[in-house]
Amino acid sequence: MAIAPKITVVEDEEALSVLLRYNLEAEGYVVETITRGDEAEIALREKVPDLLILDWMLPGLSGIELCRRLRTRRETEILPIIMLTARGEESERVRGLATGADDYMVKPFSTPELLARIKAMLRRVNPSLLSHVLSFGDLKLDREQHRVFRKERELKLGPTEFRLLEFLMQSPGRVFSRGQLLDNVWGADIYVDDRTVDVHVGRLRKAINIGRSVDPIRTVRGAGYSFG
Amino acid sequence: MAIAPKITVVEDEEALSVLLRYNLEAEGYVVETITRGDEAEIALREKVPDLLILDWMLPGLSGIELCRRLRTRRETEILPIIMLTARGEESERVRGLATGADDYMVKPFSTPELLARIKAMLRRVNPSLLSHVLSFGDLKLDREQHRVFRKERELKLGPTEFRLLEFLMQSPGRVFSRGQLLDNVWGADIYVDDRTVDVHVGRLRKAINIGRSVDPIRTVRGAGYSFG
DNA sequence: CTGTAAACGTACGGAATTCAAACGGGAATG
DNA sequence: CATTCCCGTTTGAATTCCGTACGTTTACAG
Repeated sequence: MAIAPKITVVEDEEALSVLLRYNLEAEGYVVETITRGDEAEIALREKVPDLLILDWMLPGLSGIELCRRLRTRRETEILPIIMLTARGEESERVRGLATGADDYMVKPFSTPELLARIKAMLRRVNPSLLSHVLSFGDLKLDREQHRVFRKERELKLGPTEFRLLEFLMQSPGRVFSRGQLLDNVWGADIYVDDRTVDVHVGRLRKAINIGRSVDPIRTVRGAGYSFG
Repeated sequence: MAIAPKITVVEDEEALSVLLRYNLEAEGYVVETITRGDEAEIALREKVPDLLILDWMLPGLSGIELCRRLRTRRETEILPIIMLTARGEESERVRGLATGADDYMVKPFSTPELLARIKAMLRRVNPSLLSHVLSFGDLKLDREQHRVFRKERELKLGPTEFRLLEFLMQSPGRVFSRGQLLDNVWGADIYVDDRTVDVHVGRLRKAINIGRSVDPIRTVRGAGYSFG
Protein backbone atom coordinates (compact mmCIF):
# COMPACT_ATOMS: atom_id res chain seq x y z
CA MET A 1 0.00 0.00 0.00
CA ALA A 2 1.32 3.38 -0.94
CA ILE A 3 1.51 6.49 1.13
CA ALA A 4 -1.64 7.78 -0.50
CA PRO A 5 -4.83 5.71 -0.47
CA LYS A 6 -5.50 4.08 -3.79
CA ILE A 7 -8.87 4.56 -5.46
CA THR A 8 -10.07 2.72 -8.50
CA VAL A 9 -12.70 4.36 -10.68
CA VAL A 10 -14.75 2.24 -13.06
CA GLU A 11 -16.66 4.57 -15.34
CA ASP A 12 -17.22 4.48 -19.09
CA GLU A 13 -18.19 8.11 -19.52
CA GLU A 14 -14.97 9.74 -20.57
CA ALA A 15 -15.84 13.20 -19.28
CA LEU A 16 -16.82 12.00 -15.84
CA SER A 17 -13.85 9.70 -15.60
CA VAL A 18 -11.40 12.51 -16.32
CA LEU A 19 -13.15 14.80 -13.90
CA LEU A 20 -12.96 12.26 -11.14
CA ARG A 21 -9.32 11.51 -11.71
CA TYR A 22 -8.49 15.20 -11.66
CA ASN A 23 -10.30 15.85 -8.42
CA LEU A 24 -9.13 12.73 -6.67
CA GLU A 25 -5.51 13.27 -7.56
CA ALA A 26 -5.81 16.83 -6.37
CA GLU A 27 -6.81 15.37 -3.01
CA GLY A 28 -3.66 13.28 -2.99
CA TYR A 29 -5.12 9.91 -3.88
CA VAL A 30 -3.56 7.46 -6.28
CA VAL A 31 -6.13 6.89 -8.99
CA GLU A 32 -6.67 4.13 -11.47
CA THR A 33 -9.41 4.55 -14.05
CA ILE A 34 -10.99 1.69 -15.93
CA THR A 35 -13.76 1.93 -18.49
CA ARG A 36 -15.01 -1.62 -18.81
CA GLY A 37 -16.58 -3.83 -16.17
CA ASP A 38 -14.84 -7.01 -17.25
CA GLU A 39 -11.47 -5.29 -17.31
CA ALA A 40 -12.11 -4.01 -13.83
CA GLU A 41 -12.75 -7.50 -12.56
CA ILE A 42 -9.40 -8.67 -13.86
CA ALA A 43 -7.57 -5.65 -12.51
CA LEU A 44 -9.13 -6.11 -9.08
CA ARG A 45 -7.80 -9.62 -8.91
CA GLU A 46 -4.29 -8.27 -9.20
CA LYS A 47 -4.45 -5.51 -6.68
CA VAL A 48 -7.21 -4.45 -4.32
CA PRO A 49 -7.46 -0.67 -3.89
CA ASP A 50 -8.57 1.06 -0.74
CA LEU A 51 -11.83 2.19 -2.27
CA LEU A 52 -13.82 1.56 -5.42
CA ILE A 53 -16.03 3.96 -7.33
CA LEU A 54 -18.30 2.03 -9.62
CA ASP A 55 -20.71 3.11 -12.30
CA TRP A 56 -24.03 1.32 -12.40
CA MET A 57 -24.07 0.67 -16.13
CA LEU A 58 -20.87 -0.49 -17.76
CA PRO A 59 -19.82 -2.23 -20.96
CA GLY A 60 -18.56 -5.77 -20.59
CA LEU A 61 -19.85 -6.37 -17.12
CA SER A 62 -22.39 -4.23 -15.33
CA GLY A 63 -21.53 -2.48 -12.10
CA ILE A 64 -24.25 -4.43 -10.33
CA GLU A 65 -22.83 -7.73 -11.43
CA LEU A 66 -19.25 -6.73 -10.70
CA CYS A 67 -20.20 -5.55 -7.24
CA ARG A 68 -21.95 -8.78 -6.53
CA ARG A 69 -19.01 -10.87 -7.65
CA LEU A 70 -16.62 -8.81 -5.58
CA ARG A 71 -18.71 -9.47 -2.50
CA THR A 72 -18.28 -13.20 -2.85
CA ARG A 73 -14.50 -12.96 -2.82
CA ARG A 74 -12.78 -12.77 0.51
CA GLU A 75 -10.26 -10.13 -0.55
CA THR A 76 -12.92 -7.72 -1.69
CA GLU A 77 -15.69 -8.71 0.68
CA ILE A 78 -15.35 -5.56 2.74
CA LEU A 79 -13.87 -3.31 0.06
CA PRO A 80 -15.67 0.04 0.31
CA ILE A 81 -17.72 0.60 -2.84
CA ILE A 82 -19.47 3.76 -3.92
CA MET A 83 -22.00 3.27 -6.70
CA LEU A 84 -22.81 5.90 -9.27
CA THR A 85 -26.33 5.67 -10.64
CA ALA A 86 -28.32 7.72 -13.10
CA ARG A 87 -31.59 9.07 -11.84
CA GLY A 88 -34.48 6.71 -12.25
CA GLU A 89 -32.43 3.74 -13.32
CA GLU A 90 -33.75 1.39 -10.69
CA SER A 91 -35.88 1.47 -7.64
CA GLU A 92 -34.12 2.50 -4.50
CA ARG A 93 -34.75 -0.79 -2.79
CA VAL A 94 -33.14 -2.85 -5.49
CA ARG A 95 -30.15 -0.59 -5.31
CA GLY A 96 -29.72 -1.23 -1.64
CA LEU A 97 -30.32 -4.93 -1.66
CA ALA A 98 -29.05 -6.28 -4.90
CA THR A 99 -25.65 -4.72 -4.97
CA GLY A 100 -24.04 -4.68 -1.58
CA ALA A 101 -22.53 -1.29 -2.23
CA ASP A 102 -21.68 0.72 0.86
CA ASP A 103 -22.92 3.97 -0.55
CA TYR A 104 -24.25 5.40 -3.77
CA MET A 105 -24.60 8.75 -5.44
CA VAL A 106 -27.12 9.77 -8.04
CA LYS A 107 -25.78 11.48 -11.12
CA PRO A 108 -25.27 14.33 -11.50
CA PHE A 109 -23.70 14.69 -8.10
CA SER A 110 -21.70 17.32 -6.31
CA THR A 111 -18.00 16.65 -6.42
CA PRO A 112 -17.26 18.05 -2.96
CA GLU A 113 -19.91 15.76 -1.55
CA LEU A 114 -18.38 12.75 -3.22
CA LEU A 115 -14.96 13.71 -1.87
CA ALA A 116 -16.42 14.10 1.59
CA ARG A 117 -18.02 10.68 1.46
CA ILE A 118 -14.81 9.13 0.23
CA LYS A 119 -12.86 10.62 3.07
CA ALA A 120 -15.47 9.55 5.60
CA MET A 121 -15.50 6.04 4.26
CA LEU A 122 -11.73 5.71 4.22
CA ARG A 123 -11.55 7.03 7.73
CA ARG A 124 -14.12 4.54 8.89
CA VAL A 125 -12.37 1.59 7.32
CA ASN A 126 -8.84 2.48 8.27
CA PRO A 127 -8.14 5.75 10.01
CA SER A 128 -4.39 5.40 9.65
CA LEU A 129 -4.69 5.65 5.88
CA LEU A 130 -5.30 9.38 6.09
CA SER A 131 -2.65 10.16 8.64
CA HIS A 132 0.88 11.14 7.82
CA VAL A 133 2.36 9.69 10.96
CA LEU A 134 1.74 6.25 12.32
CA SER A 135 2.40 5.77 16.01
CA PHE A 136 2.51 2.84 18.30
CA GLY A 137 4.02 3.07 21.74
CA ASP A 138 7.37 4.83 21.37
CA LEU A 139 7.56 3.96 17.70
CA LYS A 140 6.71 6.68 15.22
CA LEU A 141 6.71 6.48 11.44
CA ASP A 142 6.42 9.65 9.39
CA ARG A 143 5.40 8.83 5.85
CA GLU A 144 5.80 12.36 4.60
CA GLN A 145 9.34 12.75 5.84
CA HIS A 146 10.15 9.10 5.39
CA ARG A 147 11.57 8.84 8.87
CA VAL A 148 11.15 6.39 11.69
CA PHE A 149 11.74 7.14 15.34
CA ARG A 150 11.92 5.01 18.40
CA LYS A 151 11.73 7.08 21.51
CA GLU A 152 12.87 10.31 19.81
CA ARG A 153 15.81 8.46 18.36
CA GLU A 154 15.85 8.18 14.58
CA LEU A 155 16.25 4.74 13.05
CA LYS A 156 17.82 3.90 9.76
CA LEU A 157 15.76 1.54 7.63
CA GLY A 158 16.20 0.30 4.11
CA PRO A 159 13.43 1.03 1.61
CA THR A 160 11.88 -2.40 1.89
CA GLU A 161 12.00 -2.41 5.67
CA PHE A 162 10.34 0.98 5.65
CA ARG A 163 7.48 -0.13 3.44
CA LEU A 164 7.13 -3.31 5.44
CA LEU A 165 6.88 -1.44 8.71
CA GLU A 166 4.52 1.08 7.16
CA PHE A 167 2.23 -1.62 5.93
CA LEU A 168 2.22 -3.51 9.18
CA MET A 169 1.57 -0.38 11.21
CA GLN A 170 -1.47 0.43 9.11
CA SER A 171 -3.31 -2.52 10.59
CA PRO A 172 -2.04 -3.09 14.09
CA GLY A 173 -2.77 -6.51 15.47
CA ARG A 174 -3.79 -7.98 12.18
CA VAL A 175 -1.91 -11.01 10.97
CA PHE A 176 -0.65 -11.06 7.39
CA SER A 177 0.58 -14.12 5.59
CA ARG A 178 3.88 -13.97 3.78
CA GLY A 179 1.98 -13.98 0.52
CA GLN A 180 -0.08 -10.97 1.53
CA LEU A 181 3.04 -9.14 2.61
CA LEU A 182 4.74 -9.89 -0.67
CA ASP A 183 1.69 -8.66 -2.58
CA ASN A 184 1.35 -5.45 -0.64
CA VAL A 185 4.93 -4.52 0.17
CA TRP A 186 6.86 -5.94 -2.72
CA GLY A 187 4.12 -5.82 -5.34
CA ALA A 188 1.57 -8.21 -6.72
CA ASP A 189 3.44 -9.04 -9.88
CA ILE A 190 6.75 -9.79 -8.30
CA TYR A 191 8.18 -13.21 -7.78
CA VAL A 192 10.34 -13.75 -4.76
CA ASP A 193 10.59 -16.53 -2.27
CA ASP A 194 8.38 -16.56 0.83
CA ARG A 195 11.45 -16.90 3.02
CA THR A 196 12.60 -13.49 1.93
CA VAL A 197 9.89 -12.05 4.11
CA ASP A 198 11.46 -13.77 7.10
CA VAL A 199 14.79 -12.18 6.37
CA HIS A 200 13.34 -8.70 6.08
CA VAL A 201 11.28 -9.08 9.20
CA GLY A 202 14.48 -10.10 10.92
CA ARG A 203 16.29 -7.04 9.58
CA LEU A 204 13.41 -4.82 10.57
CA ARG A 205 13.45 -6.27 14.05
CA LYS A 206 17.13 -5.73 14.46
CA ALA A 207 16.72 -2.14 13.32
CA ILE A 208 13.86 -1.15 15.57
CA ASN A 209 14.74 -3.12 18.67
CA ILE A 210 17.62 -1.15 20.02
CA GLY A 211 18.62 -2.01 23.54
CA ARG A 212 16.28 -4.43 25.20
CA SER A 213 13.02 -2.85 24.14
CA VAL A 214 9.95 -4.97 23.54
CA ASP A 215 9.66 -6.38 20.06
CA PRO A 216 6.44 -5.01 18.54
CA ILE A 217 6.43 -7.56 15.76
CA ARG A 218 4.71 -10.82 16.52
CA THR A 219 5.29 -13.95 14.52
CA VAL A 220 2.36 -16.28 14.26
CA ARG A 221 3.64 -19.71 13.43
CA GLY A 222 1.98 -21.16 10.40
CA ALA A 223 0.18 -17.90 9.62
CA GLY A 224 2.50 -14.93 9.23
CA TYR A 225 3.41 -11.75 11.10
CA SER A 226 1.59 -8.92 12.78
CA PHE A 227 2.44 -5.63 14.41
CA GLY A 228 1.56 -4.68 17.98
CA MET B 1 -31.32 -16.45 12.56
CA ALA B 2 -31.15 -19.86 14.12
CA ILE B 3 -27.95 -21.77 14.73
CA ALA B 4 -28.33 -23.35 11.32
CA PRO B 5 -29.78 -20.98 8.71
CA LYS B 6 -32.89 -22.30 7.04
CA ILE B 7 -33.05 -22.32 3.27
CA THR B 8 -36.14 -23.04 1.18
CA VAL B 9 -35.64 -24.36 -2.33
CA VAL B 10 -38.47 -24.01 -4.84
CA GLU B 11 -37.55 -26.07 -7.88
CA ASP B 12 -39.58 -28.47 -9.98
CA GLU B 13 -36.68 -30.32 -11.57
CA GLU B 14 -36.31 -33.37 -9.37
CA ALA B 15 -32.63 -33.93 -10.10
CA LEU B 16 -31.61 -30.37 -9.34
CA SER B 17 -33.73 -30.25 -6.24
CA VAL B 18 -32.09 -33.35 -4.80
CA LEU B 19 -28.64 -32.07 -5.67
CA LEU B 20 -29.27 -28.77 -3.96
CA ARG B 21 -30.65 -30.39 -0.84
CA TYR B 22 -27.65 -32.66 -0.60
CA ASN B 23 -25.10 -29.88 -0.97
CA LEU B 24 -26.87 -27.43 1.25
CA GLU B 25 -27.32 -29.93 4.04
CA ALA B 26 -23.66 -30.84 3.77
CA GLU B 27 -22.95 -27.18 4.49
CA GLY B 28 -25.04 -27.37 7.61
CA TYR B 29 -28.16 -25.60 6.42
CA VAL B 30 -31.66 -26.74 7.20
CA VAL B 31 -33.34 -27.31 3.86
CA GLU B 32 -36.95 -27.44 2.73
CA THR B 33 -37.69 -28.32 -0.86
CA ILE B 34 -40.92 -27.43 -2.65
CA THR B 35 -41.79 -28.21 -6.26
CA ARG B 36 -44.74 -25.95 -7.01
CA GLY B 37 -44.98 -22.18 -6.93
CA ASP B 38 -48.39 -22.04 -5.38
CA GLU B 39 -47.42 -24.50 -2.69
CA ALA B 40 -44.38 -22.41 -1.93
CA GLU B 41 -46.50 -19.33 -1.42
CA ILE B 42 -48.60 -21.15 1.17
CA ALA B 43 -45.59 -22.62 2.91
CA LEU B 44 -43.91 -19.22 3.11
CA ARG B 45 -46.93 -17.88 4.95
CA GLU B 46 -46.30 -20.41 7.68
CA LYS B 47 -42.60 -19.98 8.18
CA VAL B 48 -40.14 -17.55 6.61
CA PRO B 49 -36.70 -19.07 6.00
CA ASP B 50 -33.43 -17.18 6.12
CA LEU B 51 -32.97 -17.44 2.37
CA LEU B 52 -34.99 -18.53 -0.63
CA ILE B 53 -33.77 -20.23 -3.77
CA LEU B 54 -36.35 -19.84 -6.49
CA ASP B 55 -36.61 -21.31 -9.94
CA TRP B 56 -37.69 -18.96 -12.69
CA MET B 57 -40.25 -21.26 -14.24
CA LEU B 58 -42.52 -23.18 -11.92
CA PRO B 59 -45.82 -25.02 -12.13
CA GLY B 60 -48.72 -23.42 -10.33
CA LEU B 61 -47.16 -19.99 -9.92
CA SER B 62 -44.09 -18.69 -11.69
CA GLY B 63 -41.01 -17.72 -9.78
CA ILE B 64 -41.24 -14.17 -11.07
CA GLU B 65 -44.77 -13.78 -9.86
CA LEU B 66 -44.05 -15.44 -6.52
CA CYS B 67 -41.08 -13.15 -6.02
CA ARG B 68 -43.18 -10.09 -6.74
CA ARG B 69 -45.88 -11.17 -4.32
CA LEU B 70 -43.37 -11.91 -1.59
CA ARG B 71 -41.99 -8.40 -1.91
CA THR B 72 -45.37 -6.91 -1.15
CA ARG B 73 -45.67 -8.72 2.16
CA ARG B 74 -43.98 -7.21 5.17
CA GLU B 75 -42.59 -10.51 6.48
CA THR B 76 -40.84 -11.37 3.25
CA GLU B 77 -40.02 -7.90 2.02
CA ILE B 78 -36.32 -8.23 2.72
CA LEU B 79 -36.08 -12.02 2.48
CA PRO B 80 -32.95 -12.77 0.43
CA ILE B 81 -33.94 -14.46 -2.82
CA ILE B 82 -31.69 -16.16 -5.33
CA MET B 83 -33.29 -16.79 -8.70
CA LEU B 84 -32.40 -19.73 -10.92
CA THR B 85 -32.81 -19.03 -14.62
CA ALA B 86 -32.23 -21.20 -17.66
CA ARG B 87 -29.83 -20.07 -20.37
CA GLY B 88 -31.51 -17.96 -22.98
CA GLU B 89 -33.59 -16.23 -20.41
CA GLU B 90 -30.52 -14.18 -19.73
CA SER B 91 -32.01 -11.15 -21.37
CA GLU B 92 -34.49 -11.34 -18.56
CA ARG B 93 -31.77 -10.85 -15.99
CA VAL B 94 -32.54 -7.26 -15.38
CA ARG B 95 -36.16 -8.13 -15.07
CA GLY B 96 -35.34 -10.70 -12.43
CA LEU B 97 -33.53 -8.17 -10.35
CA ALA B 98 -36.19 -5.58 -11.00
CA THR B 99 -38.78 -8.01 -9.72
CA GLY B 100 -36.97 -7.94 -6.44
CA ALA B 101 -34.61 -10.88 -6.43
CA ASP B 102 -31.32 -10.18 -4.71
CA ASP B 103 -29.25 -12.44 -6.88
CA TYR B 104 -29.61 -14.94 -9.68
CA MET B 105 -27.73 -17.82 -11.21
CA VAL B 106 -27.93 -19.13 -14.74
CA LYS B 107 -28.39 -22.86 -15.15
CA PRO B 108 -26.29 -24.88 -15.31
CA PHE B 109 -24.34 -23.24 -12.53
CA SER B 110 -21.36 -24.18 -10.41
CA THR B 111 -22.39 -25.49 -7.02
CA PRO B 112 -19.44 -23.99 -5.13
CA GLU B 113 -20.30 -20.60 -6.58
CA LEU B 114 -23.89 -20.90 -5.46
CA LEU B 115 -22.71 -21.87 -1.99
CA ALA B 116 -20.35 -18.89 -1.93
CA ARG B 117 -23.12 -16.51 -2.90
CA ILE B 118 -25.43 -17.96 -0.31
CA LYS B 119 -22.82 -17.49 2.36
CA ALA B 120 -22.10 -13.95 1.22
CA MET B 121 -25.77 -13.10 1.24
CA LEU B 122 -26.42 -14.55 4.66
CA ARG B 123 -23.47 -12.60 5.96
CA ARG B 124 -24.87 -9.40 4.55
CA VAL B 125 -28.22 -9.98 6.22
CA ASN B 126 -26.62 -10.93 9.50
CA PRO B 127 -23.43 -8.92 9.83
CA SER B 128 -22.38 -10.80 12.93
CA LEU B 129 -21.49 -13.65 10.64
CA LEU B 130 -19.13 -11.30 8.87
CA SER B 131 -17.36 -10.39 12.05
CA HIS B 132 -13.90 -11.77 12.44
CA VAL B 133 -14.35 -12.57 16.10
CA LEU B 134 -16.14 -15.66 17.26
CA SER B 135 -17.41 -15.61 20.81
CA PHE B 136 -18.93 -18.18 23.08
CA GLY B 137 -19.24 -17.56 26.77
CA ASP B 138 -15.89 -16.32 27.99
CA LEU B 139 -14.11 -17.75 24.97
CA LYS B 140 -13.16 -15.38 22.19
CA LEU B 141 -11.39 -16.18 18.94
CA ASP B 142 -10.14 -13.38 16.69
CA ARG B 143 -9.43 -14.72 13.22
CA GLU B 144 -7.89 -11.52 11.96
CA GLN B 145 -5.47 -11.18 14.83
CA HIS B 146 -5.09 -14.92 15.23
CA ARG B 147 -5.62 -14.73 18.96
CA VAL B 148 -7.71 -16.72 21.38
CA PHE B 149 -8.83 -15.49 24.78
CA ARG B 150 -10.52 -17.16 27.68
CA LYS B 151 -11.79 -14.59 30.10
CA GLU B 152 -9.41 -11.82 28.95
CA ARG B 153 -6.50 -14.20 29.26
CA GLU B 154 -4.72 -15.06 26.02
CA LEU B 155 -4.25 -18.70 25.19
CA LYS B 156 -1.46 -20.21 23.20
CA LEU B 157 -2.62 -22.65 20.51
CA GLY B 158 -0.74 -24.44 17.77
CA PRO B 159 -1.81 -23.81 14.18
CA THR B 160 -3.91 -26.95 13.96
CA GLU B 161 -5.60 -26.39 17.30
CA PHE B 162 -6.41 -22.87 16.19
CA ARG B 163 -8.02 -23.98 12.96
CA LEU B 164 -9.86 -26.74 14.75
CA LEU B 165 -11.31 -24.35 17.31
CA GLU B 166 -12.13 -21.84 14.60
CA PHE B 167 -14.01 -24.43 12.62
CA LEU B 168 -15.91 -25.77 15.59
CA MET B 169 -16.89 -22.30 16.77
CA GLN B 170 -18.31 -21.47 13.36
CA SER B 171 -21.13 -23.91 13.94
CA PRO B 172 -21.86 -24.08 17.65
CA GLY B 173 -23.83 -27.12 18.68
CA ARG B 174 -23.34 -28.97 15.46
CA VAL B 175 -21.68 -32.36 15.66
CA PHE B 176 -18.87 -33.14 13.27
CA SER B 177 -17.51 -36.59 12.55
CA ARG B 178 -13.80 -37.13 12.61
CA GLY B 179 -13.87 -37.42 8.83
CA GLN B 180 -15.58 -34.06 8.46
CA LEU B 181 -13.10 -32.45 10.80
CA LEU B 182 -10.20 -33.91 8.86
CA ASP B 183 -11.69 -32.64 5.60
CA ASN B 184 -12.34 -29.13 6.86
CA VAL B 185 -9.47 -28.51 9.24
CA TRP B 186 -6.68 -30.59 7.80
CA GLY B 187 -7.76 -30.46 4.16
CA ALA B 188 -9.80 -32.65 1.85
CA ASP B 189 -6.87 -34.27 0.11
CA ILE B 190 -4.92 -35.24 3.18
CA TYR B 191 -4.67 -38.65 4.67
CA VAL B 192 -4.16 -38.95 8.38
CA ASP B 193 -5.54 -41.33 10.92
CA ASP B 194 -8.93 -40.64 12.50
CA ARG B 195 -7.39 -40.97 15.94
CA THR B 196 -5.30 -37.91 15.26
CA VAL B 197 -8.43 -35.87 15.71
CA ASP B 198 -8.80 -37.27 19.21
CA VAL B 199 -5.31 -36.18 20.09
CA HIS B 200 -5.81 -32.66 18.82
CA VAL B 201 -9.15 -32.31 20.54
CA GLY B 202 -7.36 -33.37 23.69
CA ARG B 203 -4.64 -30.81 23.14
CA LEU B 204 -7.21 -28.15 22.41
CA ARG B 205 -9.11 -29.01 25.57
CA LYS B 206 -6.01 -28.82 27.67
CA ALA B 207 -5.19 -25.43 26.19
CA ILE B 208 -8.57 -23.78 26.64
CA ASN B 209 -9.64 -25.32 29.93
CA ILE B 210 -7.48 -23.49 32.38
CA GLY B 211 -8.47 -23.81 36.01
CA ARG B 212 -11.76 -25.53 36.58
CA SER B 213 -13.69 -23.90 33.76
CA VAL B 214 -16.40 -25.74 31.89
CA ASP B 215 -15.26 -27.70 28.87
CA PRO B 216 -17.06 -26.25 25.84
CA ILE B 217 -16.17 -29.20 23.67
CA ARG B 218 -18.61 -32.07 23.79
CA THR B 219 -17.76 -35.63 22.84
CA VAL B 220 -20.55 -37.46 21.07
CA ARG B 221 -19.76 -41.10 21.40
CA GLY B 222 -19.91 -42.87 18.07
CA ALA B 223 -20.45 -39.64 16.15
CA GLY B 224 -17.74 -37.05 16.73
CA TYR B 225 -17.32 -33.74 18.51
CA SER B 226 -19.20 -30.50 18.81
CA PHE B 227 -18.68 -27.10 20.36
CA GLY B 228 -20.94 -25.48 22.91
C1' DC C 1 -22.19 -56.95 36.71
C1' DT C 2 -19.32 -57.79 32.83
C1' DG C 3 -17.43 -57.48 28.22
C1' DT C 4 -16.48 -54.74 24.38
C1' DA C 5 -15.72 -50.80 21.79
C1' DA C 6 -14.87 -46.09 21.88
C1' DA C 7 -12.37 -42.34 23.77
C1' DC C 8 -8.54 -40.45 26.44
C1' DG C 9 -3.78 -39.32 27.87
C1' DT C 10 0.99 -39.71 27.27
C1' DA C 11 5.25 -40.41 25.05
C1' DC C 12 8.25 -40.28 21.15
C1' DG C 13 10.44 -39.76 16.59
C1' DG C 14 10.20 -37.11 12.62
C1' DA C 15 8.73 -33.24 9.98
C1' DA C 16 7.96 -28.48 9.42
C1' DT C 17 8.72 -23.69 10.62
C1' DT C 18 11.35 -19.95 11.97
C1' DC C 19 15.54 -17.42 12.76
C1' DA C 20 20.32 -15.95 12.37
C1' DA C 21 24.28 -15.43 9.60
C1' DA C 22 26.79 -15.27 5.42
C1' DC C 23 27.27 -14.55 0.48
C1' DG C 24 27.10 -12.65 -4.10
C1' DG C 25 24.93 -9.78 -7.38
C1' DG C 26 23.09 -5.47 -8.69
C1' DA C 27 21.34 -0.90 -8.22
C1' DA C 28 21.86 3.64 -6.57
C1' DT C 29 24.88 7.25 -5.35
C1' DG C 30 28.71 10.36 -5.14
C1' DC D 1 33.78 4.88 -12.44
C1' DA D 2 34.10 3.16 -7.95
C1' DT D 3 31.99 2.46 -3.76
C1' DT D 4 28.43 1.72 -0.77
C1' DC D 5 24.24 0.00 0.30
C1' DC D 6 20.56 -3.04 -0.23
C1' DC D 7 18.31 -7.10 -1.60
C1' DG D 8 17.20 -12.10 -2.35
C1' DT D 9 18.82 -16.68 -1.66
C1' DT D 10 20.96 -20.32 0.89
C1' DT D 11 22.58 -22.90 4.75
C1' DG D 12 22.31 -24.77 9.23
C1' DA D 13 20.60 -24.84 13.86
C1' DA D 14 17.02 -24.42 17.30
C1' DT D 15 12.49 -24.75 18.28
C1' DT D 16 7.91 -26.06 17.81
C1' DC D 17 4.53 -28.89 16.15
C1' DC D 18 2.42 -33.01 14.29
C1' DG D 19 0.99 -37.86 13.67
C1' DT D 20 1.24 -42.48 15.40
C1' DA D 21 1.45 -45.94 18.90
C1' DC D 22 -0.02 -47.90 23.04
C1' DG D 23 -1.77 -48.53 27.61
C1' DT D 24 -5.58 -46.83 30.50
C1' DT D 25 -10.08 -45.19 31.36
C1' DT D 26 -14.87 -44.51 30.30
C1' DA D 27 -19.40 -45.38 28.34
C1' DC D 28 -22.85 -48.42 26.88
C1' DA D 29 -25.19 -52.94 25.87
C1' DG D 30 -26.52 -57.33 27.27
